[in-house]
Amino acid sequence: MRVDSSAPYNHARRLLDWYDVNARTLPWRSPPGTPPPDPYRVWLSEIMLQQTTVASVKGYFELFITRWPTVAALAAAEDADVMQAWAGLGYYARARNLLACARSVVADHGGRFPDTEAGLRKLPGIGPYTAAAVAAIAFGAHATVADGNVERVVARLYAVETPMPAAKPTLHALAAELTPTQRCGDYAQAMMDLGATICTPRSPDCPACPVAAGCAALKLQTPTRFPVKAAKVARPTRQGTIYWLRAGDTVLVTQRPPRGLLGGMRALPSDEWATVRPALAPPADATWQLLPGSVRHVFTHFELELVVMAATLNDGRSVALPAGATWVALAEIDRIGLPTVFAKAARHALAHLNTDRVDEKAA
DNA sequence: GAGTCGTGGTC
DNA sequence: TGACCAAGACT
Repeated sequence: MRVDSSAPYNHARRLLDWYDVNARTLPWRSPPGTPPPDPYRVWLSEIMLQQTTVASVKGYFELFITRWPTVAALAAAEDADVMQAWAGLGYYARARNLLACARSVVADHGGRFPDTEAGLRKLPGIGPYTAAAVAAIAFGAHATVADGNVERVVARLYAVETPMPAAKPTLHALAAELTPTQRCGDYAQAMMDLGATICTPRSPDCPACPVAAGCAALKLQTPTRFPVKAAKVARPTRQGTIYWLRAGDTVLVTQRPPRGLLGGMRALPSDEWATVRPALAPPADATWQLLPGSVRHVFTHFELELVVMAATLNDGRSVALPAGATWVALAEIDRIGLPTVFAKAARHALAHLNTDRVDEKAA
């Protein structure tokens, strides 16, 4: 094996030797030194892994691969089926882009993924990181992968004092210098495994690190100080109302607008979520009851406090429904792909409206 | 460049 | 318990 011997302490060689022994076994991965996996599997896993933990992704990856074994099968899937299968994984724009990308690969590229960074970068949902990762891991291209793990490892190796995210261009340039010309896919995965298992954010295991001898942050005895982070901003609280409308054994379920927060997902009827609670009309003329307590949910950039109003209709067919709204059997409410915030609201409503079922759910 | 976009786990 | 964090992309 030939690697860049000019890098500090033969960085790439040490890292690849470590990876040969310590690589994690993952459903979308082939063992070190073996032929790369199907590009479809690499791409699917990389999309799912964006800002999402390995533990969360595993089940979804197996489910998707079993249900849609090829990019052509996924491209032919119904939008609603894919969105429902993605429910709970978060960042739902990824699911929309996943379908758009699969259909573009089939329609514009003969069913095969482009094998270069530039070609992959043009596809929906594939940014700089994912393009480099698929190019390197699936096609062995000489691409530099720079995700959060790599940024942390490099920031520590060089003790970069510039705060994030301003340091990103510097860190990516340093990462490119370290990248070897051989075994690029294994190297990319080795850097991410190192960041995920050794060079972790809070308690790095420096004695076990294969490149500790070349680490400036360790030499300074302050590895966790890097990467330096900018001052954080407070997260505002927004408020809203969920409308739990029963008719017989069914409840009214709506659909979110195609873009934006929770875009395209199934939902419960709700008003706008603003910093001041708005006074909007409920979705039906009925006797509404404010349920005691509230539901709290934290998003990336705001915290949401929901109250739930409940009403029961004698005949759901007598109501003019909003566009996209449907009646869903209560027994099905947990299986229709509700984002977690709405699943919480549904549990809240059920807990206050039916004491018997509270005991069943607790059992 | 700064905001937007989910969720579950950890300490 | 709350803040932080996880294989980013898009606008």
